[in-house]
Amino acid sequence: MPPRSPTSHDVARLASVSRTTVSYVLNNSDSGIAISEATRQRVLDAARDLGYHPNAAARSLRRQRAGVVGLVTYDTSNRMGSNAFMWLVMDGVLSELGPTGVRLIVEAASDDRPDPCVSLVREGHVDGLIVTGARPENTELRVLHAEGTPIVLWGRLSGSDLPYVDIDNVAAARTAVEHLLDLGHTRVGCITNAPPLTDTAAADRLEGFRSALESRGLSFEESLVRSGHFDERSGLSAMTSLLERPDRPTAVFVASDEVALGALKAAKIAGVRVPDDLAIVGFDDLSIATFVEPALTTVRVPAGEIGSVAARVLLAAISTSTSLREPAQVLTTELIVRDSSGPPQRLSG
Amino acid sequence: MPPRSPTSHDVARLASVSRTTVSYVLNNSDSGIAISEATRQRVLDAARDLGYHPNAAARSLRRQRAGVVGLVTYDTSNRMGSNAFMWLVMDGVLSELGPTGVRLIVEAASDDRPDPCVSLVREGHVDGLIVTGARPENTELRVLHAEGTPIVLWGRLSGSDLPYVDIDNVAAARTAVEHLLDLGHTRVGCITNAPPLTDTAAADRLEGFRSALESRGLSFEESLVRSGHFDERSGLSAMTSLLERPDRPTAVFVASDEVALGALKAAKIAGVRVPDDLAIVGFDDLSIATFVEPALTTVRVPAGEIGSVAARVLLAAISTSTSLREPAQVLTTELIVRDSSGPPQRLSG
DNA sequence: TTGTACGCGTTATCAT
DNA sequence: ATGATAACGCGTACAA
Repeated sequence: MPPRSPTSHDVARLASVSRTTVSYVLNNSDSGIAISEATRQRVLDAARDLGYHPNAAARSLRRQRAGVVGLVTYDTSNRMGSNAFMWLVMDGVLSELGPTGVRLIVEAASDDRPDPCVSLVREGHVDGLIVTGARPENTELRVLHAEGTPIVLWGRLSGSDLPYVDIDNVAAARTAVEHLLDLGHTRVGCITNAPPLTDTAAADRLEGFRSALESRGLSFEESLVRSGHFDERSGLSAMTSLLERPDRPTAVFVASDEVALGALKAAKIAGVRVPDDLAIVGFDDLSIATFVEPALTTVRVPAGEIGSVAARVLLAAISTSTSLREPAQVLTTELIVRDSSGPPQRLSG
Repeated sequence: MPPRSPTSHDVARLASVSRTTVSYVLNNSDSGIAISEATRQRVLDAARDLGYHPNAAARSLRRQRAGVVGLVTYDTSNRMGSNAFMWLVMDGVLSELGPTGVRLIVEAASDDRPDPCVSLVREGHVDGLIVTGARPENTELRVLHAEGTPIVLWGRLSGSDLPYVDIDNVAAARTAVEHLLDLGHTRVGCITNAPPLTDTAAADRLEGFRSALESRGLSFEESLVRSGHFDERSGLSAMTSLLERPDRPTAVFVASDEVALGALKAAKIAGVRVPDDLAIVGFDDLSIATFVEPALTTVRVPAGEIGSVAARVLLAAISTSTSLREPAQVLTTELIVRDSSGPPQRLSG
């Protein structure tokens, strides 16, 4: 029923030239050969009239290049859907890819399926990968990279030399916690964004928390630490648990805005006022941080930029085709002080 | 450097059979032919040993099928990043696609680039499309569909017969507003999720608002309507503007949770208590709706299901290859009453 | 300046 | 039950 898409052959016939000429004209081949302006125009017109679009599969087969990159996430424990941040990153990737015409295949790894990175690359579906949520046990990534596949990680992968785009989680967390300490807090709790044992960023943020305390001569107390799981609900229960302690903290560093919103809710439920009775600092600066009450003090992470930088690095690696050891790209963060953090209320004295 | 991926030819050689046999074995060809179990196993072993993955481009060229579908959004005015809902839909799409092995190319239309739907389809990059944010002026969609390209819309496209997955926006909005009217409100405002003139869903929700009022004998007042733009900020300014009215509403229907959060903030800033002085009902039931204070009464929209149903319908259309006029899929919504809506405060008398 | 011919890796048809 | 062969559509070295 659909009258079969026109091929370069059809264009050639209509323009009364050979397929070679069509190809040269359409690809602007600068390879020494010259095409008369007249034929050039005839070819262009014919292509336009026929609505010709070169077939992607054929072109990719011939060129040995797909013109597609993959965005793969290994974050499957938590549903992707809950991760607002990921979306912003993808937005950045798309905005960088758009002008180049390179397409984006998005895939989520799953335990009951073959590793998408492997199949995407081995099948020649993509020319390179942007990978998030990679963990040390994803050894295939190293193999692919060693073979020359361009790969860029979002977030560091400890013990690998894969190129990555990231922020300095330790420093950012330290700055956030120092802000609390500067306000005069001495009992500061921490709710991670994820269990630190499974997530590099979570581990680093916890390390920043610890480091800030110790730089001020305060001791790190395990009992003031809880694990969040990327969502509000986990923040609610973690904060509730912290508030139940007799010597509860006067401030808490929550390593994710989404988790922090749950913490905020827990405080409301417990009748604990923020920031008077409890100071809260989040992490990410999602747009909602501005709009909750009180507005959330948080660490701004350039989500979109992470995506666009990752895409830029990847495209460069693909086009130079040299497995050029791109140095890590560490983007800057910024503490945004809003209303959820203030000095501790002096109850005694 | 990378030692060139093994081809079916390599597998054939290693297994001492022809490429034909390899193909039969690997594709489980049930086409009448039988392969001796011995050779079958030899082929399988060879493929495994070589780490053979069939080349996607070659397969697609030969099969005239890409094994890829596209997810295209025309929502470019507002950055995709702000649309948390879209992410949930994509999650649903991916979860449906995953087990089938069909890949997903994600793209956003842009004014300064050729329509992604056209190029994706014409280049044979995808076998079908899931499209969001389609507007009547995207006439190419109709052309593609008429030619037999499987297409599923998320959201209705007025004046077209394209298959779509949607909710009943009119009815859902009507239910939400009736909830406010049932509580005793008589002056009810409305903040749309987007300018209704450009967005079918926004227009429908506004229509539901109007319809609810009129069914109770209340008049629709243009002056109590504001337009949101998908984000919190627009909700803040819209609500502020409504609150400045001398005869301000005692309740407001906000056709998007994100916009509603801005409205909530505006109320806080203005010193207007929710729900005592102002009842608010949102739309979407994003996870954050539970965690703001007060928790937001809203309309639950099955975001993930929208995605998975769209994918399912699309896959069916692709595999039956009949341009089978799939009837529209209308998913159900549900009003979730939380704390942001209550009866009006009787100030006078 | 243009046309001819081959190959990219697969799958499907047809003999054997 | 298996193997040779053509074709999918394009890009390019080479010949004219």
